[in-house]
Amino acid sequence: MRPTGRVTIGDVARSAGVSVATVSKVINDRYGVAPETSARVHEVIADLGYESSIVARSLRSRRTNVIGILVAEFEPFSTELLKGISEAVEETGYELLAYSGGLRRDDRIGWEQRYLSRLAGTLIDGAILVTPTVVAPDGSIPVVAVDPHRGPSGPPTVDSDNVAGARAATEHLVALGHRRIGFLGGRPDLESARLREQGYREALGAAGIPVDPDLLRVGGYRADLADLPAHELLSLPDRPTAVFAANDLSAIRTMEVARELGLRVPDDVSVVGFDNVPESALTDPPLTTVSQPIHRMGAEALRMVVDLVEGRPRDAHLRLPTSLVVRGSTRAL
Amino acid sequence: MRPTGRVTIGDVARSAGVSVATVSKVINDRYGVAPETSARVHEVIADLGYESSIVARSLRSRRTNVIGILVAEFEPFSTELLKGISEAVEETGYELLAYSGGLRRDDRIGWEQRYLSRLAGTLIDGAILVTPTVVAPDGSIPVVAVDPHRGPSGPPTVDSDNVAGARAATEHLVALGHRRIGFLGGRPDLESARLREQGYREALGAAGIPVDPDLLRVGGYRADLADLPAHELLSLPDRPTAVFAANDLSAIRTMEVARELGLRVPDDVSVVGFDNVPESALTDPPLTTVSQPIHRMGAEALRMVVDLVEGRPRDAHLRLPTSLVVRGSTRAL
DNA sequence: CGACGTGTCGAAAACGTTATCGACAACGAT
DNA sequence: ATCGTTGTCGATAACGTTTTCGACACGTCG
Repeated sequence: MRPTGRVTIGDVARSAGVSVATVSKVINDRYGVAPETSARVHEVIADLGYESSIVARSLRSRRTNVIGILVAEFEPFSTELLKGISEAVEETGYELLAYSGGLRRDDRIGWEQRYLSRLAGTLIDGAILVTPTVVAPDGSIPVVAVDPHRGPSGPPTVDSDNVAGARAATEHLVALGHRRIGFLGGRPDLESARLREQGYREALGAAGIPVDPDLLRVGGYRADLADLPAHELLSLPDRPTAVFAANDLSAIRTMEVARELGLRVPDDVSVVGFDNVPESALTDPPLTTVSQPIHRMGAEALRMVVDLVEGRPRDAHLRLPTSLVVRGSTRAL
Repeated sequence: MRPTGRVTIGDVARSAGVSVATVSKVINDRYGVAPETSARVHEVIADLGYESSIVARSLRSRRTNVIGILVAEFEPFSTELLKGISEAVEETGYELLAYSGGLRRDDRIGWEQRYLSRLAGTLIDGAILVTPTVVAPDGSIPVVAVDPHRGPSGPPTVDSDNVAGARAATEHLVALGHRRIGFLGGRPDLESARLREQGYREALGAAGIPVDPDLLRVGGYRADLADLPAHELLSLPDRPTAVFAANDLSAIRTMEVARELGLRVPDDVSVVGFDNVPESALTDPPLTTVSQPIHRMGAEALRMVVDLVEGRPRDAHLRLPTSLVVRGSTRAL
């Protein structure tokens, strides 16, 4: 009489000769069960290797002690964040559940709402949304957004100083003597992409270099979406001598495209990225990039959401500093 | 009458003037509902932004279309694997749920059993266990183990050729003229750690170099656990001129320890790692290491578990090749 | 005109757990 | 003796779904 291998609380109850209710009390050590009974039940639990089903438990009671990380895809930025979150969770007693649906290309928008409705209220007590495009936290559970679509407004937020980082990257190229500097943008629906472009423009403006619209291309923070604009940029009649890509994945692809076109990096074209994911050091030459403190961002986001879950008020927004990491993909003109 | 923000199937039913059962049928488009009714329900669903709760759904029905990745901790190896899995999942229509409890130091053993009982049967249709220590897949759901505690036996498995990789690493050091080569081991309960030590021994044997037990230390694949043995190794009166660490995290810590002790890498001591996680290229100098095809391992593990879930038979074990990546942390004696 | 299929729907049970509340016994105080 | 108190336990109702099955209203066929 056990179709599935699962051992339920009912099995334990039967085997221990008590009711399901009593077993439940023992597990959550609620008041009102005799020490001997408790001992016996514990014994049976160990014997049968019973472990309560998160699903059933969370369906019934609101608290689950699980924090959800909702992410469109496990790419380098998300996974770096995950590492930071994972480090920070150890002290808290919470568990982590990173969720990613198999998204089709077209419904990459609004996924955070769907995931949230699917998991919130049941299964998770709070959520960290990574690069969400829609805000509208419908109040069901506490939510912290990392790198959200519209800067610090709406839900609590952790991000980094995108403008300053982008400015530093562009100034670095300017200081190397570059004047035709291409910009390969990020996801247009993300605030960070907008801010990085802003930093780029500011730096050019400060250096007295006019912005050539022809050198502005829009990517999408993903390698495949960076491919075409990178090609366009590097095939221009009056080719830019440097490209600032809005994130590392785009920058890495840009370097690949350059090689395909017979261009050497950094001799023929300099490339700068943004994020400083570990992969950026693996390239040949290693990528010059803007470092975001991704681990810290994850850790802070976790602390934030835990505080909110436990009813402690928090400052709504946290912005961490960025810094330029000069490696081998840039060179003086 | 909505204490939580959650909109349930009941709300939809009421709002559409039909029964819950009908709504359920519409959602899962079962046969037996009039087109007009279906249209009306769909409208209400869109209106209210309803999304069915995974928890409740999976509690009732066996299938969830979710694959679980069970991991003790999100460290570089797991997250690289996750990327590979994530890439492979897109074609399949499954969703991913990476789960990691906040494990205390002491109960790092047997976690896979507990996680499995907690999630299996409900919530996930199949699971990928990353570096599990205990086998015993109690038949509840299909399970694939990556880098398991006891090589290819028991549950289906994906791993890489640890012996050949370790031999290549050690031979590389031997070829550079090193004869006193330390070995900083991995988690003793993992087959991969045993095999990497075996490869080390084989290479030394083939080169006619006796194995000095004093140069064999046991770590645990984690930076903190590598700290002490690395110190011991590098503080030996007759210090080894090279260290082969059983994974990159240990190797990276070994380089840090060397620096603390005033030793230069690779001038005073060469260091080789294992895994080739992206972080290994970030170090100064960049780490020479054995490359495992981690992304491919993840992708293959996913395909394997999906096949098993859908009832297609699979070869039980898959072993992928390794290769040496020579970077800057090794030098001729 | 009765029998029977067909299409459409809802009532109700089930999944595994937790929470509430009443039942019951034992016991000390009045 | 009676009454309340305390300690222990179990029935039972939820939680939000899916699934089974029967009810009902039509047509259609003999």
